[in-house]
Amino acid sequence: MVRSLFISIRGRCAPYTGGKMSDIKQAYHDSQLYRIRHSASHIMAEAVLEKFPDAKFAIGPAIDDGFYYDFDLPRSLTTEDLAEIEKRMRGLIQSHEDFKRTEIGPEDAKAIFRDQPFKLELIEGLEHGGMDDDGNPTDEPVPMSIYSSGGFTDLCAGPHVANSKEINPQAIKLLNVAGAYWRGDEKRPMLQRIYGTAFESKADLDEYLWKLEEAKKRDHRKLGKELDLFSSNDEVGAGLILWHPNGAMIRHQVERYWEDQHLAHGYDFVFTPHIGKSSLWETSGHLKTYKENMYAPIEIDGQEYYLKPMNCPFHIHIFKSGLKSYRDLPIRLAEKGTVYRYERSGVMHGLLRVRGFTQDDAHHFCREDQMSAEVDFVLDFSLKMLQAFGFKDIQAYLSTMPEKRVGEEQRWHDAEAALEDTLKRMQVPYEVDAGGGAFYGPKIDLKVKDALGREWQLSTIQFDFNLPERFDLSYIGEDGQPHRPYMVHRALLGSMERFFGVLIEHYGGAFPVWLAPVQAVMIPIAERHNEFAHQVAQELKDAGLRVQVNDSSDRMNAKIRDAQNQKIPYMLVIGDREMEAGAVALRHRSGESLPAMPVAEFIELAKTEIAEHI
RNA sequence: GCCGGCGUAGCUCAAUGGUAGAGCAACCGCCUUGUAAGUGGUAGGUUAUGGGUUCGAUUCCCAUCGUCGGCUCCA
Repeated sequence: MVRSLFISIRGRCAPYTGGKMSDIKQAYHDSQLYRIRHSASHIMAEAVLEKFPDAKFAIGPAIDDGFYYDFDLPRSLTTEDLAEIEKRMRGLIQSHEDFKRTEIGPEDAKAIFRDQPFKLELIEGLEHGGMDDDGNPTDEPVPMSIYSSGGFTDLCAGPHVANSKEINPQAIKLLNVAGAYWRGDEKRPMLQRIYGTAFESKADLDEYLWKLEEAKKRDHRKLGKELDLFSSNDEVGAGLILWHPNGAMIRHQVERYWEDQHLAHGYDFVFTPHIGKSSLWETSGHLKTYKENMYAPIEIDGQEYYLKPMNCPFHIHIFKSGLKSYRDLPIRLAEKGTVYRYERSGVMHGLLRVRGFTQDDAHHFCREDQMSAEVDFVLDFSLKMLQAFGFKDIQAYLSTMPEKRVGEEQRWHDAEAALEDTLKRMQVPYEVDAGGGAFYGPKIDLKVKDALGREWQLSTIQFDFNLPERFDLSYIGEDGQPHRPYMVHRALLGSMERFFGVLIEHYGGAFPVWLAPVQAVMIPIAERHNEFAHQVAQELKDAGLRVQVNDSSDRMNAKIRDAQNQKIPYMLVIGDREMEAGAVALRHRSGESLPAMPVAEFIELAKTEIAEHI
């Protein structure tokens, strides 16, 4: 989906970043491409200034895939405006403007930008100190500089190109205009942001635009409609997904695999209700810390019940339901638990962000001496699960102890060490987000790269030091005394909805045979072949395959086209020759076709591909 | 929630201040076919919903709902 292509690196204009960057980000920041984009953003600002002399300028950084600039303008921009601004940018670039850097003091800066309230605010911030990648202030004051090019001067540390002739006018493109809050704060003014991109060559730009087109073709919302996988509906409500038979079949196959794997890996399945009394959510702390995401209570017999936003409190009560011995641990309780969370109306997005979803949830309870092995186990299991769905490129993010937290410090350190040791041992590439953990425990998030190289967060493995305390969990140790267990919350696929959305885009709708809702379609050439086609179909069904017969009066070509559009893996063409030989001619959706083969041989071939998840 | 765009047949899209059309799909025929659309016909719409302006609104205005691009927030 397009959104992920625009994930911004979080650096603002360079002077404000006093913090550390990863090597990749640093390399990008030092590159010519970065200069080109950052300079293109200034050129765009210049074009906007010409068009709107009263424009107020906010910030305009280079980002991963291009650049943007935020403006406060007298009116809303239209797509025509964008085209015009883009055209003007080409002209400005071709006038070969120098980018001149000047270091200045705060007073001069304030004088230059006296009519630019956002710049003045930035200057005041800089007087007190810079800002790191996450926008947190740093102590050291930062030198200020301005860059001038043509008729535009901006408060900026650069770097920029020396002259606009370094920018290829044919390799820039303005993409869209969107609203954005000043400094990302919803309490502050809403500005207009123009997104654009720039590359060194036209070919690079074209490749990028091609990738955007490709992403559009794979958009799970589009494919969901075309392949009749799922829908949502005004009357049902926003963010509530209807799984159609095709989508439900895929989900069923995913769940079957998930269940088999969990049973084989020492999990116990549980089922829990969709609502729980308010006292449950008071004990768990959700009514204190999560209430804005929960739906209004339902009153039953004078008691308030809440729709569950999480499954943990229920699983915890299952753990608590009897005295646990140290011999019982680890306990792994798993459930595909459907939860409901209030999402603000503007944030819903297809299957990726919804209001009702089913997590592939589990909670592990273990002893201190088991913690390391348990973390090893769960990470290994996560990786296997994701790899089974064709995600080979997996990146981990380790989030550690934040300032505001619950739980003993020693427990935090032990848990973080366990998580990090495991990542090292398994040789999973990871980045550390220091202080980025939830208040209740450190965590590992796993992101996968899909077929287009886009990253998606699916798995999360989180320690929880909060709920065991709140619910006073314990087990009886070897010493006969109660001990507090460690608790790990994990979701491997994340949620069935989001996972399905990612899966659709990853495969571009061409699901591997084991997941495809219809695995093979029989294509009789003429009406006299229909009966035999149905016979073969029955044989295939008996062998456990999902098969359809296209016995419509369409011509064979139309039947093939239809099957191709539905991305059905196997097309089995049946004519006189096949009927004679008791065979099927196989055409794969890739376009490859094989000469007629006996039905039994096809079944073997299909079964092999299914078993190997091809 | 906020800023901006959009909402016409199952799908993809036209059109207009004077009550709507195409292609595909559907349905009924004809054709009986060898690897991505054979062919004729029929049917299908309170133009998202509710209000307002107007002699007249699907078109203009307002609200609601949904949706798209972002911001903010997240599985």
